[in-house]
Amino acid sequence: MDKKLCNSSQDVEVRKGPWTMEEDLILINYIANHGEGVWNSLARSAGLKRTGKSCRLRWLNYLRPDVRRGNITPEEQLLIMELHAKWGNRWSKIAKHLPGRTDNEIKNYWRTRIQKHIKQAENFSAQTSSGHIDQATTSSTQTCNVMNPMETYSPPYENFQSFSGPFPTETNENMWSMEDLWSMQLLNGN
DNA sequence: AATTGCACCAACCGCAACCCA
DNA sequence: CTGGGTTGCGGTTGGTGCAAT
Repeated sequence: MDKKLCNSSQDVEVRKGPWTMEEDLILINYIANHGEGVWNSLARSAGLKRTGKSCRLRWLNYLRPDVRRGNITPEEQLLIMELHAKWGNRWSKIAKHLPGRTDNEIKNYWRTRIQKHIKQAENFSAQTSSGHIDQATTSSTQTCNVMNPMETYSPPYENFQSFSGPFPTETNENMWSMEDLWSMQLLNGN
């Protein structure tokens, strides 16, 4: 998992892959004390063997206290579809209209849930196509185009209800609740 | 019970835009 | 104006868990 990137000047070790609990705590602590600042120097000053880029991503997508995870509501889903119809794959722009949601989460959600069903609907309309307008294939400029596939699709909200974020398990050391992390951070006296 | 295939998500990568000396 | 460093974005990939067989 660890990699060494040969750096002619310093030969700095750079960690990649999943973040450990210790790393998360270090990052949370450091930002709580010093604020966000310049990510590359933040990573160095905090003693993290990560790139600034990696720290930024981890913070924005996972550690930030206001980040909401899982439980995409039907309203949010509708909004995502509307905004995607308007703007296309401008995930960060879309994310700005969904408080607490990250572009990464919305992008993943779109690709794994919505896009899949649009494709299915395309295939369906292709098979039965004789008289059908291929709405889903026309460029997404109208909300209703994207809505159609969903009429035959009941989203797995039930699944979401049982998922409310990463919880600690014996099998995955990378899974713990943000409440755990933040309370640990508080216990550290900061 | 074991194996396989699929769905999901976290994190990486490359590139473009931005900032500043 | 320019070049180097940083940030932000979108696409992609690898690992994991779960359902189906």
